Amino acid sequence: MYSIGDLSRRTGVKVPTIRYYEQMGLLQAPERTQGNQRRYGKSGLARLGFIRHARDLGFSIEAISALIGLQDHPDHSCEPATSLARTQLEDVRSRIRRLQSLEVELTRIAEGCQGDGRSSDCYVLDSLASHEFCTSDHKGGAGL
Amino acid sequence: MYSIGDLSRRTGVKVPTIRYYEQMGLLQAPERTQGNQRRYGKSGLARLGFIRHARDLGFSIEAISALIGLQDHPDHSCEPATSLARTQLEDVRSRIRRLQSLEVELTRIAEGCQGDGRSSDCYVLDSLASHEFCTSDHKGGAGL
DNA sequence: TCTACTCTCTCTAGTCACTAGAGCTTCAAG
DNA sequence: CTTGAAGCTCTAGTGACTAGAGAGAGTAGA
Repeated sequence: MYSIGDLSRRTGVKVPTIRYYEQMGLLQAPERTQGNQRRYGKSGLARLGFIRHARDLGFSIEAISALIGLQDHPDHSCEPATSLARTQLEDVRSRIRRLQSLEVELTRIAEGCQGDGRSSDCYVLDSLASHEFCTSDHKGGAGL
Repeated sequence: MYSIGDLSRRTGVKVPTIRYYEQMGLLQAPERTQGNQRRYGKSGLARLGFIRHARDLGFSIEAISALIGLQDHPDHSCEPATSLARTQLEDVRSRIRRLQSLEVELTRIAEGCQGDGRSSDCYVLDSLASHEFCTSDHKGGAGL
């Protein structure tokens, strides 16, 4: 039996975050001691490991909920799981593309000025004030 | 003179977001009509364009505040602006690296299963349940 | 001038995935 | 039996918005 702190040390997930996952329904409410403290078994540890890994891969809590639902009904097709993974992959790829275009512009901006002038003619500030020098289109909000 | 809606259409920033920027101190409170509606001049439009561009580039509200402070004191060195841009660039580059390692793993996961099995032996779910098959280390939370 | 309609106002609350803190109780080692 | 770490619940805060309610203001056409 593991305490919440044991689980935290073994998975690297912080204690309040574990409680939060329970509240969100990702983690089943475990047994309690007489003094009302949580006690987890192997399956709690495994599930938290699953959640941790999926979060590291950028899956949302909602998506993880869906994946857990699939685990709990192993008689169903796993097509939805694969589909979630593909969606996630597409998302990651589009973030990479957007970030790479930001990288290009930021490099141009950061290297344009050596930081030795006055800010009245600073290249960084000028570049931010106008979009016209941008070589690529990086618009669309930086929800990266 | 522009209404808040005019500003919104010209910059692509939503109306409530403009009010939010004002509340956060990024945008000076503009004149008002007798009926208490905001009316902006050219400088308000320009500043909002600056904010928009910087946000697109991933600068935080706090960083933008600092940049605006520099614009308003053009007699100071622009070194801090360059330094902010470099920090931002470093951040973008590290996000790209992390996302690329996620991409590798997600590709492996998404292609491992054709989605035609039962979820009891789904490769996606197995992969998420364990970290042992990962070729790279993508730990550290997906604050991407 | 009246009407109709869109725009704008303030205010509160919700989003996501946590994180921090207060104030209390329980557990385990010595 | 004492002490100190670890646990409990609850509330509120983070960042950068977004949504909605309910009211007032501005404007184009009749």
